[in-house]
Amino acid sequence: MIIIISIDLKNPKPIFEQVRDGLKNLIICGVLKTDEKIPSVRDMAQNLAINPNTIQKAYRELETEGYVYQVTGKGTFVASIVPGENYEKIEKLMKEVLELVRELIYLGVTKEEINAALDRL
Amino acid sequence: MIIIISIDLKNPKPIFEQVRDGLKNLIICGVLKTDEKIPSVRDMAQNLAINPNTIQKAYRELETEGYVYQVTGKGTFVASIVPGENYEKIEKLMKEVLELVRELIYLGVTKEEINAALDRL
DNA sequence: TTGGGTGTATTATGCGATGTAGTACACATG
DNA sequence: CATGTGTACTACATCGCATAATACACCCAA
Repeated sequence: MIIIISIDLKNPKPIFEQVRDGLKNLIICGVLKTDEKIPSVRDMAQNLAINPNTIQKAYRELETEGYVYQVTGKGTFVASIVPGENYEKIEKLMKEVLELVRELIYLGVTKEEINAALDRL
Repeated sequence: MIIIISIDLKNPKPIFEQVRDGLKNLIICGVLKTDEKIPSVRDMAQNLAINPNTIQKAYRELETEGYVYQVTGKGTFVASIVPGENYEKIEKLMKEVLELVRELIYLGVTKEEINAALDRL
């Protein structure tokens, strides 16, 4: 299984963050499912033409955030969500959302337009 | 007028971004109003115990984003919003919001809870 | 048992962004 | 003219990012 993630070397966003967030999105959107194996550090590095250490850093952060788990000798797999285990993360994300929404409102966007966009998810 | 912004030197977020976002929030929340003068680069630098160049960088970005305007010899002032002039910025912000909301939903938060939080704004 | 694939760790190096420091210039205002 | 403003530039130190190379421990199938 080859996973394709778009990496933009001109993007000021660090590569390991692009890899991390790219995989996170695939997990969130359901493309990658619980306990599914994702490419090894070396395979992913070769496919993206990136240093293995950089991939390793991305994987490590995903593990710290609870999105994957790594097993020495076997590989890296998608983790399952543990309900009620993410209060801090949820609080942090909610805070970010509210800050962005405040800015949108300042720019003239109405709450109704924002709600409509959310419903379309 | 002295403006207080919390700066955390241990925060990995660059100082100039903390200053930029701190001022942006004050503008968005209405604490600072259109055409109001904000402290000079040197004053702000002295108040926060930060190098003037760093403050200058924050002010410059705020000007680029359209939140303030700078007049040589006079000072820096809060800009007025130009309706219909911010489509790109709105699109970008909306995209970020949707991505965060998708992650919240993945973590088990319901749309209803998110909508409720937005209404409280 | 052995070899290849896995995660993990370490050291070294180059590069760019960040932040500081100092200096200088042009403009506005009293 | 003196002061305060934004602006510009150079120089320097530090840190994070990314690469490169190497090594070790583990799992599993041949």
